[in-house]
Amino acid sequence: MASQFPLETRYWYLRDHQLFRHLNSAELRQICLITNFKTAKKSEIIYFAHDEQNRVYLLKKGIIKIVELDEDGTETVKDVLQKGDLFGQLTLDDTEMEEYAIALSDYVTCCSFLIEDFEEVIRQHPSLAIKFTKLIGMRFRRLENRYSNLMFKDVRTRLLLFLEDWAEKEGTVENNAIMLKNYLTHQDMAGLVCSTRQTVSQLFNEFKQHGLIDYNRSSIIIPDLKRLKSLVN
Amino acid sequence: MASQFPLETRYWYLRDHQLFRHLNSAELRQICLITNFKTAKKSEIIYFAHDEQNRVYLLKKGIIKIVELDEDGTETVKDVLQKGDLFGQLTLDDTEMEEYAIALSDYVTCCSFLIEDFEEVIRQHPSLAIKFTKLIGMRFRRLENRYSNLMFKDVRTRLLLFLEDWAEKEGTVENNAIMLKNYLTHQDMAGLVCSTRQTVSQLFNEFKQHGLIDYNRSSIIIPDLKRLKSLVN
DNA sequence: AGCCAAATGTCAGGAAGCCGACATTCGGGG
DNA sequence: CCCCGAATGTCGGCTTCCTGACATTTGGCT
Repeated sequence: MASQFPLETRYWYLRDHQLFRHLNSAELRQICLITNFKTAKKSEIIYFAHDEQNRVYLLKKGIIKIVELDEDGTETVKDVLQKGDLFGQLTLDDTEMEEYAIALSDYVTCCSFLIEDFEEVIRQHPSLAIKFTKLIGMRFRRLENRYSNLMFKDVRTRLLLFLEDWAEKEGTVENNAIMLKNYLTHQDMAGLVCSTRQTVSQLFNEFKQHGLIDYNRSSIIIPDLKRLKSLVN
Repeated sequence: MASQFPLETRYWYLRDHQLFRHLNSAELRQICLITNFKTAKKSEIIYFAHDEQNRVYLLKKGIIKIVELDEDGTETVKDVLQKGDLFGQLTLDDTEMEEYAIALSDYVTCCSFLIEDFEEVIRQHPSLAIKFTKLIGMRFRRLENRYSNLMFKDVRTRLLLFLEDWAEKEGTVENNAIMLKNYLTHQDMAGLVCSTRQTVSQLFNEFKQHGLIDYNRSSIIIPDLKRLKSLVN
Protein backbone atom coordinates (compact mmCIF):
# COMPACT_ATOMS: atom_id res chain seq x y z
CA MET A 1 0.00 0.00 0.00
CA ALA A 2 2.30 2.66 1.33
CA SER A 3 4.87 1.96 -1.33
CA GLN A 4 2.45 3.20 -3.97
CA PHE A 5 3.23 6.67 -2.75
CA PRO A 6 6.61 8.26 -3.21
CA LEU A 7 7.69 10.24 -0.18
CA GLU A 8 7.25 13.46 -2.07
CA THR A 9 3.59 12.75 -2.73
CA ARG A 10 2.94 11.83 0.86
CA TYR A 11 4.60 15.01 1.94
CA TRP A 12 2.32 17.13 -0.20
CA TYR A 13 -0.73 15.25 0.88
CA LEU A 14 0.01 15.95 4.52
CA ARG A 15 0.84 19.55 3.92
CA ASP A 16 -2.50 20.01 2.24
CA HIS A 17 -4.41 19.43 5.45
CA GLN A 18 -5.23 22.32 7.72
CA LEU A 19 -3.88 20.40 10.69
CA PHE A 20 -0.38 20.41 9.29
CA ARG A 21 -0.31 23.42 7.03
CA HIS A 22 1.58 25.64 9.46
CA LEU A 23 4.42 23.19 10.10
CA ASN A 24 7.78 23.61 8.42
CA SER A 25 9.13 21.10 6.00
CA ALA A 26 11.46 19.36 8.45
CA GLU A 27 8.61 18.80 10.88
CA LEU A 28 6.37 17.54 8.11
CA ARG A 29 8.93 15.04 6.88
CA GLN A 30 9.25 13.77 10.41
CA ILE A 31 5.50 13.21 10.63
CA CYS A 32 5.48 11.62 7.19
CA LEU A 33 7.50 8.75 8.61
CA ILE A 34 4.76 7.64 10.96
CA THR A 35 1.93 8.19 8.52
CA ASN A 36 0.17 5.38 6.76
CA PHE A 37 -1.46 6.04 3.38
CA LYS A 38 -4.30 4.17 1.80
CA THR A 39 -6.45 4.46 -1.29
CA ALA A 40 -9.67 2.93 -2.53
CA LYS A 41 -11.93 3.06 -5.53
CA LYS A 42 -15.67 3.55 -5.48
CA SER A 43 -17.59 0.98 -3.39
CA GLU A 44 -14.44 -0.39 -1.84
CA ILE A 45 -14.01 -0.59 1.90
CA ILE A 46 -11.22 1.71 3.01
CA TYR A 47 -11.45 1.19 6.74
CA PHE A 48 -12.82 -1.48 9.02
CA ALA A 49 -12.90 -0.47 12.67
CA HIS A 50 -12.82 -3.94 14.11
CA ASP A 51 -9.32 -4.50 12.78
CA GLU A 52 -7.84 -1.16 13.69
CA GLN A 53 -9.29 0.27 16.86
CA ASN A 54 -6.09 2.19 17.49
CA ARG A 55 -5.76 4.50 14.50
CA VAL A 56 -6.96 8.00 13.67
CA TYR A 57 -7.78 8.66 10.02
CA LEU A 58 -7.72 11.77 7.92
CA LEU A 59 -9.67 11.85 4.69
CA LYS A 60 -7.45 13.47 2.09
CA LYS A 61 -9.42 13.11 -1.07
CA GLY A 62 -12.87 11.96 -2.06
CA ILE A 63 -16.06 11.17 -0.18
CA ILE A 64 -16.82 8.21 2.07
CA LYS A 65 -19.68 6.98 4.16
CA ILE A 66 -19.34 5.56 7.65
CA VAL A 67 -21.58 2.56 8.22
CA GLU A 68 -22.32 1.34 11.71
CA LEU A 69 -22.96 -2.32 12.48
CA ASP A 70 -25.58 -3.12 15.06
CA GLU A 71 -25.30 -6.13 17.39
CA ASP A 72 -27.88 -7.92 15.29
CA GLY A 73 -26.14 -7.18 12.02
CA THR A 74 -28.19 -4.16 10.96
CA GLU A 75 -26.19 -1.60 9.03
CA THR A 76 -26.88 2.11 9.38
CA VAL A 77 -25.18 4.97 7.60
CA LYS A 78 -23.91 7.18 10.38
CA ASP A 79 -22.09 9.86 8.48
CA VAL A 80 -20.85 11.06 5.13
CA LEU A 81 -17.37 12.53 5.23
CA GLN A 82 -15.41 14.75 2.93
CA LYS A 83 -11.91 15.96 2.34
CA GLY A 84 -10.34 17.07 5.59
CA ASP A 85 -12.66 15.16 7.90
CA LEU A 86 -11.43 12.92 10.69
CA PHE A 87 -12.60 9.41 11.41
CA GLY A 88 -11.56 6.23 13.17
CA GLN A 89 -10.52 6.42 16.81
CA LEU A 90 -10.80 10.19 16.88
CA THR A 91 -11.29 10.32 20.61
CA LEU A 92 -7.78 8.88 21.04
CA ASP A 93 -8.99 6.30 23.50
CA ASP A 94 -10.03 2.67 23.25
CA THR A 95 -13.74 2.99 22.50
CA GLU A 96 -15.10 -0.17 20.93
CA MET A 97 -16.54 0.60 17.54
CA GLU A 98 -18.22 -1.57 14.96
CA GLU A 99 -18.17 0.39 11.78
CA TYR A 100 -16.54 0.59 8.40
CA ALA A 101 -16.03 3.14 5.66
CA ILE A 102 -16.85 2.81 1.97
CA ALA A 103 -15.64 5.03 -0.85
CA LEU A 104 -18.48 6.94 -2.49
CA SER A 105 -16.41 8.87 -5.00
CA ASP A 106 -14.27 7.29 -7.71
CA TYR A 107 -10.99 7.73 -5.89
CA VAL A 108 -10.45 8.08 -2.19
CA THR A 109 -7.23 8.71 -0.34
CA CYS A 110 -6.75 8.82 3.38
CA CYS A 111 -3.91 8.66 5.82
CA SER A 112 -3.77 7.34 9.34
CA PHE A 113 -1.71 7.35 12.52
CA LEU A 114 -1.40 5.04 15.45
CA ILE A 115 -2.98 6.96 18.29
CA GLU A 116 0.19 6.68 20.37
CA ASP A 117 2.18 8.20 17.53
CA PHE A 118 -0.39 10.88 17.04
CA GLU A 119 -0.34 11.79 20.71
CA GLU A 120 3.39 12.17 20.49
CA VAL A 121 3.01 14.52 17.52
CA ILE A 122 0.50 16.57 19.49
CA ARG A 123 2.83 16.70 22.45
CA GLN A 124 5.55 18.11 20.26
CA HIS A 125 3.38 20.58 18.39
CA PRO A 126 0.99 22.33 20.77
CA SER A 127 -0.49 24.47 18.02
CA LEU A 128 -1.51 21.29 16.30
CA ALA A 129 -3.13 20.19 19.54
CA ILE A 130 -5.42 23.18 19.49
CA LYS A 131 -6.35 22.66 15.86
CA PHE A 132 -7.10 19.04 16.51
CA THR A 133 -9.20 19.87 19.56
CA LYS A 134 -11.19 22.35 17.53
CA LEU A 135 -11.80 19.81 14.80
CA ILE A 136 -13.19 17.38 17.35
CA GLY A 137 -15.19 20.26 18.74
CA MET A 138 -16.77 20.90 15.35
CA ARG A 139 -17.73 17.26 15.15
CA PHE A 140 -19.19 17.53 18.59
CA ARG A 141 -21.36 20.49 17.61
CA ARG A 142 -22.48 18.76 14.45
CA LEU A 143 -23.61 15.77 16.45
CA GLU A 144 -25.32 18.02 18.98
CA ASN A 145 -27.18 19.58 16.13
CA ARG A 146 -28.33 16.26 14.76
CA TYR A 147 -29.40 15.18 18.21
CA SER A 148 -31.47 18.27 18.67
CA ASN A 149 -33.07 17.85 15.25
CA LEU A 150 -33.99 14.30 16.10
CA MET A 151 -35.49 15.52 19.34
CA PHE A 152 -37.55 18.42 18.06
CA LYS A 153 -38.21 18.06 14.33
CA ASP A 154 -40.29 15.57 12.41
CA VAL A 155 -38.94 13.41 9.59
CA ARG A 156 -40.07 15.77 6.83
CA THR A 157 -38.20 18.66 8.41
CA ARG A 158 -35.10 16.62 9.07
CA LEU A 159 -35.01 15.50 5.47
CA LEU A 160 -35.43 19.06 4.23
CA LEU A 161 -32.63 20.22 6.51
CA PHE A 162 -30.48 17.41 5.22
CA LEU A 163 -31.08 18.44 1.60
CA GLU A 164 -30.45 22.07 2.44
CA ASP A 165 -27.19 21.19 4.11
CA TRP A 166 -26.09 18.99 1.26
CA ALA A 167 -26.96 21.62 -1.31
CA GLU A 168 -24.92 24.24 0.50
CA LYS A 169 -21.96 21.95 0.86
CA GLU A 170 -21.79 20.29 -2.54
CA GLY A 171 -24.40 21.85 -4.78
CA THR A 172 -23.33 23.19 -8.17
CA VAL A 173 -25.35 25.81 -9.97
CA GLU A 174 -26.74 24.64 -13.30
CA ASN A 175 -29.04 26.92 -15.28
CA ASN A 176 -30.38 28.68 -12.22
CA ALA A 177 -30.98 25.54 -10.19
CA ILE A 178 -28.84 23.66 -7.74
CA MET A 179 -27.59 20.28 -8.84
CA LEU A 180 -26.43 17.53 -6.53
CA LYS A 181 -24.56 14.53 -7.72
CA ASN A 182 -26.29 11.77 -5.79
CA TYR A 183 -24.23 8.96 -4.37
CA LEU A 184 -26.69 7.96 -1.67
CA THR A 185 -29.64 5.57 -1.72
CA HIS A 186 -32.88 6.34 0.08
CA GLN A 187 -31.78 3.76 2.61
CA ASP A 188 -28.58 5.72 3.23
CA MET A 189 -30.42 8.98 3.66
CA ALA A 190 -32.88 7.28 5.99
CA GLY A 191 -29.96 6.34 8.21
CA LEU A 192 -28.64 9.89 8.19
CA VAL A 193 -31.92 11.50 9.19
CA CYS A 194 -33.08 8.63 11.40
CA SER A 195 -36.00 7.32 9.47
CA THR A 196 -36.86 4.43 7.15
CA ARG A 197 -36.32 3.76 3.48
CA GLN A 198 -40.05 3.85 2.74
CA THR A 199 -40.65 7.16 4.45
CA VAL A 200 -37.75 8.83 2.65
CA SER A 201 -39.06 7.47 -0.63
CA GLN A 202 -42.52 8.82 0.04
CA LEU A 203 -41.24 12.23 1.07
CA PHE A 204 -39.03 12.46 -1.99
CA ASN A 205 -42.04 11.87 -4.19
CA GLU A 206 -44.05 14.39 -2.28
CA PHE A 207 -41.27 16.96 -2.69
CA LYS A 208 -41.14 16.19 -6.39
CA GLN A 209 -44.89 16.61 -6.79
CA HIS A 210 -44.69 19.99 -5.13
CA GLY A 211 -41.89 20.99 -7.48
CA LEU A 212 -39.47 21.35 -4.56
CA ILE A 213 -36.98 18.98 -6.09
CA ASP A 214 -36.48 16.86 -9.13
CA TYR A 215 -34.46 13.71 -8.96
CA ASN A 216 -33.41 10.37 -10.29
CA ARG A 217 -30.92 7.84 -9.03
CA SER A 218 -27.89 9.81 -10.04
CA SER A 219 -28.82 13.38 -9.25
CA ILE A 220 -31.06 15.72 -7.28
CA ILE A 221 -32.05 19.12 -8.57
CA ILE A 222 -33.31 21.92 -6.36
CA PRO A 223 -34.82 24.70 -8.47
CA ASP A 224 -35.39 27.05 -5.57
CA LEU A 225 -33.38 26.53 -2.42
CA LYS A 226 -35.05 29.47 -0.70
CA ARG A 227 -38.46 27.89 -1.08
CA LEU A 228 -37.12 24.65 0.32
CA LYS A 229 -35.65 26.49 3.28
CA SER A 230 -38.90 28.30 3.93
CA LEU A 231 -40.64 24.97 4.47
CA VAL A 232 -38.41 24.12 7.39
CA ASN A 233 -40.59 24.92 10.35
CA MET B 1 -17.04 36.90 43.65
CA ALA B 2 -13.44 35.93 43.16
CA SER B 3 -12.40 37.65 46.32
CA GLN B 4 -14.35 35.10 48.33
CA PHE B 5 -11.57 32.67 47.62
CA PRO B 6 -8.10 33.12 49.03
CA LEU B 7 -5.38 32.24 46.58
CA GLU B 8 -4.51 29.13 48.54
CA THR B 9 -8.03 27.75 48.19
CA ARG B 10 -8.11 28.45 44.49
CA TYR B 11 -4.80 26.72 44.11
CA TRP B 12 -6.07 23.55 45.77
CA TYR B 13 -9.27 23.59 43.80
CA LEU B 14 -7.37 23.65 40.53
CA ARG B 15 -4.92 21.03 41.61
CA ASP B 16 -7.79 18.74 42.43
CA HIS B 17 -8.83 18.44 38.79
CA GLN B 18 -7.37 15.72 36.60
CA LEU B 19 -6.54 18.28 33.94
CA PHE B 20 -4.07 20.04 36.21
CA ARG B 21 -2.99 17.37 38.63
CA HIS B 22 0.33 16.69 36.93
CA LEU B 23 1.47 20.30 36.85
CA ASN B 24 3.99 21.61 39.35
CA SER B 25 3.11 24.27 41.84
CA ALA B 26 4.69 27.17 39.94
CA GLU B 27 2.73 26.30 36.83
CA LEU B 28 -0.46 25.97 38.83
CA ARG B 29 -0.02 29.35 40.47
CA GLN B 30 0.44 30.85 37.06
CA ILE B 31 -2.82 29.34 35.85
CA CYS B 32 -4.57 30.43 39.04
CA LEU B 33 -4.10 34.02 37.97
CA ILE B 34 -6.31 33.67 34.91
CA THR B 35 -8.92 31.52 36.58
CA ASN B 36 -12.28 32.83 37.61
CA PHE B 37 -14.10 31.18 40.50
CA LYS B 38 -17.80 31.12 41.14
CA THR B 39 -20.17 29.51 43.61
CA ALA B 40 -23.90 28.99 43.85
CA LYS B 41 -26.42 27.46 46.16
CA LYS B 42 -29.18 25.05 45.23
CA SER B 43 -31.56 26.35 42.53
CA GLU B 44 -29.34 29.31 41.72
CA ILE B 45 -28.14 29.95 38.20
CA ILE B 46 -24.38 29.59 38.02
CA TYR B 47 -23.89 30.16 34.33
CA PHE B 48 -25.83 31.85 31.56
CA ALA B 49 -24.42 31.21 28.10
CA HIS B 50 -25.85 34.28 26.46
CA ASP B 51 -23.66 36.51 28.60
CA GLU B 52 -20.46 34.54 28.37
CA GLN B 53 -20.05 32.79 25.05
CA ASN B 54 -16.30 32.93 25.43
CA ARG B 55 -15.54 30.96 28.56
CA VAL B 56 -14.87 27.31 29.34
CA TYR B 57 -16.10 26.06 32.69
CA LEU B 58 -14.95 23.32 34.98
CA LEU B 59 -17.30 21.98 37.60
CA LYS B 60 -15.30 21.62 40.79
CA LYS B 61 -17.89 20.65 43.32
CA GLY B 62 -21.55 19.70 43.30
CA ILE B 63 -24.06 18.80 40.64
CA ILE B 64 -25.66 21.05 38.04
CA LYS B 65 -28.10 20.72 35.19
CA ILE B 66 -27.69 22.33 31.80
CA VAL B 67 -30.94 23.71 30.43
CA GLU B 68 -31.30 24.59 26.78
CA LEU B 69 -33.55 27.39 25.59
CA ASP B 70 -35.45 26.85 22.37
CA GLU B 71 -36.22 29.69 19.94
CA ASP B 72 -39.80 29.68 21.19
CA GLY B 73 -38.84 29.73 24.84
CA THR B 74 -39.15 26.04 25.59
CA GLU B 75 -36.68 24.81 28.16
CA THR B 76 -35.16 21.34 27.96
CA VAL B 77 -32.72 19.72 30.33
CA LYS B 78 -29.82 18.72 28.15
CA ASP B 79 -27.41 17.29 30.63
CA VAL B 80 -26.62 16.70 34.27
CA LEU B 81 -23.00 17.33 35.17
CA GLN B 82 -20.83 16.35 38.07
CA LYS B 83 -17.51 17.16 39.62
CA GLY B 84 -14.81 17.29 36.99
CA ASP B 85 -17.12 17.83 34.01
CA LEU B 86 -16.61 20.57 31.45
CA PHE B 87 -19.25 22.96 30.19
CA GLY B 88 -19.64 26.30 28.50
CA GLN B 89 -17.78 26.97 25.27
CA LEU B 90 -15.99 23.66 25.42
CA THR B 91 -15.34 23.55 21.71
CA LEU B 92 -13.17 26.68 22.08
CA ASP B 93 -14.91 28.38 19.20
CA ASP B 94 -17.75 30.87 18.92
CA THR B 95 -20.75 28.56 18.72
CA GLU B 96 -23.94 30.38 19.63
CA MET B 97 -25.55 28.70 22.59
CA GLU B 98 -28.71 29.46 24.47
CA GLU B 99 -28.43 27.60 27.72
CA TYR B 100 -27.87 28.06 31.38
CA ALA B 101 -26.81 25.99 34.37
CA ILE B 102 -28.61 25.57 37.68
CA ALA B 103 -27.18 24.16 40.88
CA LEU B 104 -28.87 20.92 41.91
CA SER B 105 -26.81 20.21 44.99
CA ASP B 106 -26.61 22.47 48.02
CA TYR B 107 -23.27 23.99 47.15
CA VAL B 108 -21.69 24.25 43.74
CA THR B 109 -18.28 25.59 42.82
CA CYS B 110 -16.89 26.00 39.37
CA CYS B 111 -14.05 27.82 37.72
CA SER B 112 -13.75 29.26 34.27
CA PHE B 113 -11.27 30.57 31.73
CA LEU B 114 -11.50 32.89 28.80
CA ILE B 115 -11.03 30.64 25.80
CA GLU B 116 -8.10 32.72 24.59
CA ASP B 117 -6.39 32.30 27.95
CA PHE B 118 -7.18 28.64 27.99
CA GLU B 119 -5.71 28.17 24.52
CA GLU B 120 -2.55 29.82 25.72
CA VAL B 121 -2.38 27.43 28.66
CA ILE B 122 -2.80 24.50 26.30
CA ARG B 123 -0.09 25.85 24.04
CA GLN B 124 2.31 25.95 26.96
CA HIS B 125 1.38 22.57 28.40
CA PRO B 126 1.02 20.01 25.63
CA SER B 127 0.26 17.21 28.07
CA LEU B 128 -2.71 19.22 29.22
CA ALA B 129 -3.76 19.52 25.59
CA ILE B 130 -4.04 15.77 25.29
CA LYS B 131 -5.99 15.45 28.50
CA PHE B 132 -8.37 18.14 27.40
CA THR B 133 -8.84 16.55 24.00
CA LYS B 134 -9.63 13.25 25.64
CA LEU B 135 -12.17 14.86 27.92
CA ILE B 136 -13.93 16.35 24.92
CA GLY B 137 -13.66 12.95 23.29
CA MET B 138 -15.47 11.33 26.20
CA ARG B 139 -18.22 13.87 25.89
CA PHE B 140 -18.40 13.10 22.19
CA ARG B 141 -18.81 9.39 22.82
CA ARG B 142 -21.43 10.02 25.44
CA LEU B 143 -23.43 12.09 23.00
CA GLU B 144 -22.97 9.45 20.30
CA ASN B 145 -24.37 6.94 22.71
CA ARG B 146 -27.41 9.03 23.48
CA TYR B 147 -27.99 9.62 19.80
CA SER B 148 -27.89 5.95 19.07
CA ASN B 149 -30.27 5.20 21.95
CA LEU B 150 -32.69 7.76 20.61
CA MET B 151 -32.45 6.17 17.19
CA PHE B 152 -32.86 2.54 18.14
CA LYS B 153 -34.50 2.21 21.55
CA ASP B 154 -38.01 3.07 22.69
CA VAL B 155 -38.79 5.40 25.58
CA ARG B 156 -39.15 2.63 28.14
CA THR B 157 -35.70 1.29 27.31
CA ARG B 158 -34.12 4.71 27.30
CA LEU B 159 -35.56 5.45 30.71
CA LEU B 160 -34.33 2.14 32.09
CA LEU B 161 -30.87 2.82 30.68
CA PHE B 162 -30.97 6.25 32.25
CA LEU B 163 -31.82 4.81 35.67
CA GLU B 164 -29.17 2.14 35.31
CA ASP B 165 -26.59 4.75 34.46
CA TRP B 166 -27.61 6.98 37.30
CA ALA B 167 -27.56 4.12 39.77
CA GLU B 168 -24.07 3.13 38.77
CA LYS B 169 -22.82 6.67 38.97
CA GLU B 170 -24.44 7.91 42.15
CA GLY B 171 -26.28 5.06 43.80
CA THR B 172 -25.57 4.26 47.43
CA VAL B 173 -26.26 0.85 48.89
CA GLU B 174 -28.86 0.85 51.64
CA ASN B 175 -29.99 -2.46 53.15
CA ASN B 176 -29.36 -4.44 50.02
CA ALA B 177 -31.01 -1.97 47.65
CA ILE B 178 -29.64 0.94 45.67
CA MET B 179 -30.73 4.38 46.79
CA LEU B 180 -30.66 7.48 44.62
CA LYS B 181 -31.08 10.94 46.00
CA ASN B 182 -33.44 12.46 43.49
CA TYR B 183 -32.91 16.05 42.40
CA LEU B 184 -34.75 15.76 39.09
CA THR B 185 -38.40 16.19 38.21
CA HIS B 186 -40.16 13.94 35.71
CA GLN B 187 -39.98 16.87 33.36
CA ASP B 188 -36.20 16.98 33.72
CA MET B 189 -35.83 13.28 33.10
CA ALA B 190 -38.12 13.56 30.09
CA GLY B 191 -35.68 16.05 28.60
CA LEU B 192 -32.73 13.79 29.25
CA VAL B 193 -34.27 10.74 27.59
CA CYS B 194 -36.16 12.69 24.94
CA SER B 195 -39.72 12.11 25.94
CA THR B 196 -42.53 13.92 27.74
CA ARG B 197 -43.40 14.51 31.34
CA GLN B 198 -46.55 12.39 31.13
CA THR B 199 -44.83 9.40 29.59
CA VAL B 200 -42.07 9.41 32.20
CA SER B 201 -44.69 9.64 34.92
CA GLN B 202 -46.59 6.69 33.48
CA LEU B 203 -43.48 4.57 33.09
CA PHE B 204 -42.36 5.34 36.63
CA ASN B 205 -45.66 4.07 37.91
CA GLU B 206 -45.45 1.00 35.77
CA PHE B 207 -41.94 0.30 37.09
CA LYS B 208 -43.20 0.76 40.62
CA GLN B 209 -46.09 -1.61 40.07
CA HIS B 210 -43.68 -4.26 38.80
CA GLY B 211 -41.50 -3.76 41.87
CA LEU B 212 -38.64 -2.58 39.72
CA ILE B 213 -38.27 0.66 41.63
CA ASP B 214 -39.80 2.47 44.52
CA TYR B 215 -39.83 6.24 44.61
CA ASN B 216 -41.10 9.51 45.88
CA ARG B 217 -40.13 13.07 45.11
CA SER B 218 -36.88 12.95 46.96
CA SER B 219 -35.51 9.50 46.28
CA ILE B 220 -35.55 6.49 44.02
CA ILE B 221 -34.86 3.00 45.28
CA ILE B 222 -33.83 0.12 43.06
CA PRO B 223 -34.09 -3.18 44.96
CA ASP B 224 -32.56 -5.26 42.19
CA LEU B 225 -30.40 -3.53 39.62
CA LYS B 226 -29.72 -6.79 37.78
CA ARG B 227 -33.41 -7.31 37.16
CA LEU B 228 -33.71 -3.77 35.88
CA LYS B 229 -30.78 -4.31 33.54
CA SER B 230 -32.26 -7.53 32.24
CA LEU B 231 -35.31 -5.63 31.00
CA VAL B 232 -33.22 -3.49 28.67
CA ASN B 233 -33.81 -5.15 25.35
C1' DA C 1 -29.14 -7.77 -25.57
C1' DG C 2 -30.78 -9.57 -21.68
C1' DC C 3 -30.64 -10.85 -16.75
C1' DC C 4 -30.57 -10.12 -12.06
C1' DA C 5 -29.90 -7.91 -7.83
C1' DA C 6 -30.46 -3.69 -5.92
C1' DA C 7 -33.10 0.44 -5.63
C1' DT C 8 -37.42 2.62 -5.67
C1' DG C 9 -42.71 3.15 -5.47
C1' DT C 10 -46.92 2.32 -3.01
C1' DC C 11 -50.23 1.01 0.27
C1' DA C 12 -52.76 -0.61 4.28
C1' DG C 13 -52.62 -1.58 9.06
C1' DG C 14 -50.94 -0.76 13.66
C1' DA C 15 -48.28 0.82 17.54
C1' DA C 16 -45.81 4.11 20.17
C1' DG C 17 -45.98 7.96 22.33
C1' DC C 18 -47.35 13.03 22.06
C1' DC C 19 -50.83 16.36 23.41
C1' DG C 20 -54.35 18.57 25.96
C1' DA C 21 -57.12 18.36 29.86
C1' DC C 22 -57.98 17.79 34.39
C1' DA C 23 -57.50 15.86 39.18
C1' DT C 24 -54.54 15.10 42.99
C1' DT C 25 -50.65 15.53 45.97
C1' DC C 26 -46.75 17.50 47.86
C1' DG C 27 -43.72 20.74 50.25
C1' DG C 28 -41.65 25.19 51.15
C1' DG C 29 -42.53 30.00 52.54
C1' DG C 30 -45.45 33.26 54.89
C1' DC D 1 -50.09 25.67 60.24
C1' DC D 2 -51.97 26.91 56.11
C1' DC D 3 -51.79 28.08 51.41
C1' DC D 4 -50.35 28.16 46.85
C1' DG D 5 -47.65 26.94 43.08
C1' DA D 6 -45.18 23.22 41.44
C1' DA D 7 -44.95 18.37 40.72
C1' DT D 8 -47.24 14.18 39.80
C1' DG D 9 -51.17 10.94 38.26
C1' DT D 10 -54.32 9.58 34.71
C1' DC D 11 -56.88 9.28 30.61
C1' DG D 12 -58.56 9.40 25.64
C1' DG D 13 -57.89 11.01 21.18
C1' DC D 14 -54.91 11.70 17.57
C1' DT D 15 -50.84 12.00 14.69
C1' DT D 16 -46.78 10.39 12.92
C1' DC D 17 -44.24 7.14 11.19
C1' DC D 18 -42.76 2.37 11.33
C1' DT D 19 -43.68 -2.34 9.54
C1' DG D 20 -44.44 -5.72 6.23
C1' DA D 21 -45.79 -6.81 1.78
C1' DC D 22 -45.62 -6.51 -2.89
C1' DA D 23 -44.98 -4.27 -7.55
C1' DT D 24 -41.97 -1.82 -10.55
C1' DT D 25 -37.84 0.21 -12.29
C1' DT D 26 -33.03 0.69 -12.97
C1' DG D 27 -28.30 -0.04 -14.19
C1' DG D 28 -24.26 -2.86 -14.10
C1' DC D 29 -22.46 -7.20 -15.75
C1' DT D 30 -21.82 -11.11 -18.72
